[in-house]
Amino acid sequence: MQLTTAPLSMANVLERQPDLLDRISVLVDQLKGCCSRRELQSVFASMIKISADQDCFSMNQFISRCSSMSQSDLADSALAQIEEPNVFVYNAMIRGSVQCSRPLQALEQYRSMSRADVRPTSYTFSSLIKGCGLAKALRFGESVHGGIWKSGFNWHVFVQTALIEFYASFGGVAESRKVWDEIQDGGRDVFSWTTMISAYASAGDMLSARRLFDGMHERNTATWNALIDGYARSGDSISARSLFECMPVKDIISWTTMIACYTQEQRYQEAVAMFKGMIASGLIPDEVTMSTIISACAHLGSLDIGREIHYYIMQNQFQLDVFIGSSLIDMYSKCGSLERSLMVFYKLRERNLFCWNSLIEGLAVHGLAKGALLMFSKMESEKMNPNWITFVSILNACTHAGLVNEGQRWFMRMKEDYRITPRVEHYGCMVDLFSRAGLLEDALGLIRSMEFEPNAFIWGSLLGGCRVHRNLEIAQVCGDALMSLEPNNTGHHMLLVNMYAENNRWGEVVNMRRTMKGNGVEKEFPGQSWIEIGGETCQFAASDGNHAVSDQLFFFLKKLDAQIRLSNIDMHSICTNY
DNA sequence: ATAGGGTTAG
Repeated sequence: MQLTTAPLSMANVLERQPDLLDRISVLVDQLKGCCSRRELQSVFASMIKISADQDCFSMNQFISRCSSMSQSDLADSALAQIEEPNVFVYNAMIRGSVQCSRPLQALEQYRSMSRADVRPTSYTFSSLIKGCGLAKALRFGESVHGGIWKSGFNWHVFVQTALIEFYASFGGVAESRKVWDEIQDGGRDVFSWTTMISAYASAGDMLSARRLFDGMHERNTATWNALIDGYARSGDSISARSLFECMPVKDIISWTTMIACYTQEQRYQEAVAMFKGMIASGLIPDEVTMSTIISACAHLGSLDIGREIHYYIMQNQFQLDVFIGSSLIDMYSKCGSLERSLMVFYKLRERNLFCWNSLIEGLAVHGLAKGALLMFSKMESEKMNPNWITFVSILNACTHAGLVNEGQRWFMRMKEDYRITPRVEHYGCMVDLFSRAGLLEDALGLIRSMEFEPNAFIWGSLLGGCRVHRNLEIAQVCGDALMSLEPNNTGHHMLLVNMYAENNRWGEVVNMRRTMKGNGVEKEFPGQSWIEIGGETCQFAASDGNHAVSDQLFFFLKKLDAQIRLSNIDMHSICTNY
């Protein structure tokens, strides 16, 4: 039996509800003030009550609001409800899916739009092309470009701008430039200029990017930021900085770009200085800024600065998203506080691969191999697929715990079960694993079996193993390789010299010292490092007895050691109880 | 009623 009534046409509804348009505008206003899923659902219920769920204007507004609040499933159910969605509804859906990082869904919606014979507009194509870029759908995007030509929207600057970005994301700047050249005179606005500059920057062609930038008559902050980011990514922090200094108005993106620039160049102190400068200038950082600066703190290993930043995050009510979450997990474990690292992990509402990898790496470097492996299996049971970085940590965990067989098994499983081709990093882990366990022949055999050239890390691992397990023969092989790979690395050479000395091979000792002198390599202050106490950075070195802080440091290390020993026990129970 | 610029794990 058919229970549903025939669809009410808007004309019918208007007849029965003369004040419908007023009611709709009230609901649309309410929609703009919605801050939660519940509020959205309640407005939707009201819309159904007055039959506005068949009004495309209302539904367009509703869908757009849902998408901007990342509630794409509500948008989906709204679309399903509409008997005859018009082009505005489809446009809102496609744009929303792209906004919510569901590009494949956008392509699907475009297909059903075509099936329903709804003709696309320039709005449709600009969103759809963006979706093709996100979905890495080059062929589909190209065919859409064909359709764009046929329908004449290739003269629309919004569509052209989307196409410039689309081709650039596949490395085809030449194609991007072709589209840009086609933009009619007077049609080029600051958006398309900026997009073309970004296209050149992402291709590493900073000369062309700069030429465009210099030829612009009207620039805005985004244009400056795009160029700064281009220099930053190409490793030219000098140009990035000088542009940053002379730009007329700096916003949070300008500052964040500079912080990321210094972080990438491993100049973490300067990154922190930039962050402080940003705060001092009165700007309020957002989640993106915070995850960048946390990463810089992680590499600094400074728990004091790190906790200061975390306190700042909690005080200013930043969302604990996957970016901030994974960088905090990493920061705490690198700064020595696995407890805090785990606490952040448990607090996260959503966890992506970065979060899991940060945690597993943290457990691995703290020597908690069982914890790392346990978390790996938890990760799998939550249907999160590991990648090659996960396996670097897993193999490292095995190495630190001396689990040779376990490590070999995981190396095999990685290749066979997970179809991950081993990288030089994985071989490095395995060589390290064998070397530390004294299986020096196996390590050498593995190096010889590799299809690519072993790097200095790999030879260095084996050399370290040779030193511990007293194998001068293989040590010499490593030494030769390292001499040509890193002739200026004193550490490696001194290790070999010491081994010769231990074996009373004084002739070789003299020879090596002579070669090192000839290379201009002098032995530096041994075992230099630095630590931060009370916000101050103290440099120190091995056997640095005269240093003002050495007593304090020694005491601190003793305390730290005791704490680590104690917390190791807790860690295992925390992991097992997860 | 659209669109451009910055983010995390090794």
